[in-house]
Amino acid sequence: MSSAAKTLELLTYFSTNWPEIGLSQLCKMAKRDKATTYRHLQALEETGLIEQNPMTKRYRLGPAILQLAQTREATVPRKLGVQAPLFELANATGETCHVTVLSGTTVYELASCDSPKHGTRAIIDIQTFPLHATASGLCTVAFGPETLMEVALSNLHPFTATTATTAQDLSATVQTIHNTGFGRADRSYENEVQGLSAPIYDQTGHLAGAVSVASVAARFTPELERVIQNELMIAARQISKNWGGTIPAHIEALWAKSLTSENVLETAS
Amino acid sequence: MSSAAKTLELLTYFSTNWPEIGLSQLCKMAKRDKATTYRHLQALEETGLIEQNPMTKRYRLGPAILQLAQTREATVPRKLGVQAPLFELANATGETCHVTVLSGTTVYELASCDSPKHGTRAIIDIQTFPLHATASGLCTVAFGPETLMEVALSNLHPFTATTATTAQDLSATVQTIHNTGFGRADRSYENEVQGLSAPIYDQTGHLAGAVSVASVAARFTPELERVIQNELMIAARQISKNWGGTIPAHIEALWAKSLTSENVLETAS
DNA sequence: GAACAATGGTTCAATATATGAACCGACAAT
DNA sequence: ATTGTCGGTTCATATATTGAACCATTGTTC
Repeated sequence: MSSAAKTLELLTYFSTNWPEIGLSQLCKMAKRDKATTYRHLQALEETGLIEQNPMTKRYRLGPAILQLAQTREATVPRKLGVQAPLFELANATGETCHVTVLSGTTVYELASCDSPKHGTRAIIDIQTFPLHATASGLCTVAFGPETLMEVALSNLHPFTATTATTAQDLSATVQTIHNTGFGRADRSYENEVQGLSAPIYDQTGHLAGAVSVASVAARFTPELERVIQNELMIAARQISKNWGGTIPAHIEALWAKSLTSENVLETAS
Repeated sequence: MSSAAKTLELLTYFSTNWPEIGLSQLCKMAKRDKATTYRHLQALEETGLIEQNPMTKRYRLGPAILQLAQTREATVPRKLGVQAPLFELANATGETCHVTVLSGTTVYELASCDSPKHGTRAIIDIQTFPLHATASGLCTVAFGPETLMEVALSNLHPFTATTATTAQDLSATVQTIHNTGFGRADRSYENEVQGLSAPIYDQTGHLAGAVSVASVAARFTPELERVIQNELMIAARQISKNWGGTIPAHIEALWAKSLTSENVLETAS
């Protein structure tokens, strides 16, 4: 391991849970010598990647990070961070996949990817997703800003027989999503389409969008659902990472619970 | 220079103007050996601080940057408290405004805001501000830690005819700032730019940064200067408040004196 | 208030690691 | 076919990294 790599590795110990780390503490975490770690920290400090809190003498991430982030954001448009995971998702599930972004109170399509696996595909060709009827929309309502619920309620257009058309229906649907961590639309937008989605987070720590799989309802089975959920988790994590965020712990917990409870059901049957 | 420092230094070559850099190109810029630079880039890539564009084979800033930035902003919310006052400042003065932060002995740009008022604008595209030549830098030297003066003296690069290039010059310039409470750079960094700045404080009670207005020298008048000083005071107070600090009484006193003495001059004339 | 155990920071001999000239294969232009 | 790039690799040389021991402060314990 090169000296540079060791130095850079130190950065990974800083997190929102542990934003400031003292020299000795960091030595323990990285299992390195104090002198070595100290010199590494100095190199990082020279570049402004970390700085020392003058009060506590502990180290924290520095201002240069923000400049680099600005450049990164300008350099790499968000779309680019979505392509690869979306492609993977489409291949792994054999279904059509989407990534949507939330802007204001509207859910826009950002990117989509078809899988060549099946002859029949769910083809969704819209630019904005109805909040109350699509998996992406519902997922966004469930985990996005509070105000979205009102907006959703203001337009409960009945696309299909199962579209939520009352405040109670919508509330119940969103509640389920809150409990499972996955957005879900059971033929509620198009009759033959079963949607599943997972939230995406960015560097602000707020919900930034959703990644979703639109499955042809006729071939939707519990097994496929489990596969899709699994792949959605992977995709959501990866896209969130590419966007500079992470899946919040409470969502991860929901997912873990969803999966284990399903495993229990499966082994029980 | 340590290997780690050399590695980290590579990051500074990436900017919005030059977001992707090839290996050979980067070697020329950094004046280093190709093999060395290549290994350094690999170390950076392992950590995700840079990534290689698979199409062009060139390197660009990586996704890990965004996550670090998220943590940094969560740890030390600086950008958050800056946007609104900076926008106000740009609108009120009609000039390009900056906020810089001091980390160690370096003055970093944190945010900038252009005013659409004039066709000509002062465009400053640097990541670190020279201590001896810019209003922000001088203001930071004047009100920051003592040691900054030595650092400033160690690099008196003559940007323009009016740049302070001797210890006496610099000392006199800083003395003026000590007396007025405003950083000032009369075309000392760029020929057509007149800079004014005010110090910012955080919860530690020490100087944390500076807010500055870069005015096009051709339209700089005593009236505009008074307007800018007034708006700078407002912005500096607000940003300091947002950062958990307050402008120290002695600075406020200087400002009060500056303004009244100018008023006296004005009424006398 | 003396002893103790943390902390951040420094030194210097031993040695593990970084270095760069030369080289390779691929590609583009002349 | 030649030449000049490019990104990437090799290996002997030597330079920069390492860590045990040390120091100075600070805060805690008895």
